[in-house]
Amino acid sequence: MKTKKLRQGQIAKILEKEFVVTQHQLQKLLARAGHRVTQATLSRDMKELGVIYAPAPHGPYYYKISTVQTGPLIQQDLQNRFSKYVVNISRTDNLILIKTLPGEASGMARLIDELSMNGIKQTEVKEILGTIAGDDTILVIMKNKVNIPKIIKFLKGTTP
Amino acid sequence: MKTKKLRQGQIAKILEKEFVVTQHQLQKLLARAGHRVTQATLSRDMKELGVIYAPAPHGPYYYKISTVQTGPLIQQDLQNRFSKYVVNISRTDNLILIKTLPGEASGMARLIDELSMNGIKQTEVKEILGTIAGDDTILVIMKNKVNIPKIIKFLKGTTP
DNA sequence: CATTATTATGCATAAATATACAATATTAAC
DNA sequence: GTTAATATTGTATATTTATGCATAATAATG
Repeated sequence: MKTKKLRQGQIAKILEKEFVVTQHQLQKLLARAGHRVTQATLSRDMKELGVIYAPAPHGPYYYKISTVQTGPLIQQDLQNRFSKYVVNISRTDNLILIKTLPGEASGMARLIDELSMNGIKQTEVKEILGTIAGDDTILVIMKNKVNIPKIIKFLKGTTP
Repeated sequence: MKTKKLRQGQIAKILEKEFVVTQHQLQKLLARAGHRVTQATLSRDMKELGVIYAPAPHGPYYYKISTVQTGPLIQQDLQNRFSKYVVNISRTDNLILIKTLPGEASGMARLIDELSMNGIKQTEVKEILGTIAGDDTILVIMKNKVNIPKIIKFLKGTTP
């Protein structure tokens, strides 16, 4: 059903430009673009599109296309890269040293950070204090050394 | 009035751990932590805290502490850094070359990108195609050269 | 202190969003 | 094609969130 995809694309486009505060407002804007649907449909579209509802500083909540991936997708991406780009993993005390192919380290580190900050229900990654990355090396600093094996398994995707 | 600050701190802490889907749920969790308030108060707190309401992939919407700054704050930050760290600005055609103090370039470039992607109602930054940064140089690529002076003014904060 | 100004909160309710269910449309299988 | 299975949407409504107004709590001022 292509109308749906088209409409959702249009919604994304609108939300990039306009300051949309309610689904009713969006409904009107959409109608102007030729898509005539009810609020109920928009409610469903929003969820599917991953649209977030965020407060403008000192302003009202408004709808906004999310640029940040949410938890599960990042995790998938990260584990995918692990299998492709990681050359070696070593550890001492509460540190994990991950050797990657050239240029991959900082991108992967960012994903790890993102996950540790935004990961929901992932107790593993909450144990990560932070990461530092060079060009082909990631240093992961843990809050506590006991959880290191669990984390390594998790990052590798052994525990899906 | 400290109870409010305390409560909001507690809210932030709860949202980091728990998957909170409604304000009622939060109300209960909060009560368990000793803060007894109505849903109305929570609604206000959420906005003040900048909590966003985001859909979990294939799951329901849930409340989530925002890690990404929203528009106006970024802009302020960026203009602040401009005044402190920018050494020189030059341009040719549709390119702007910004020379900064060592190490500042990539951070500032990220802010510019963030703004150009998430900026609401800021037509100026929408004209930015992208940025590339080294250690002390930012290259800003514009969609169109006619808007360059406007952008430069904007970044400098001359147009607040 | 007492008094005034400011901020925070609850109550009641308005406004907005999500959803169960029924009706339609779309796609797949034959 | 026809029929069965799946997906999309609207209607009506339940659920949830936001807010106007009144009150209480806190802070500022003399």
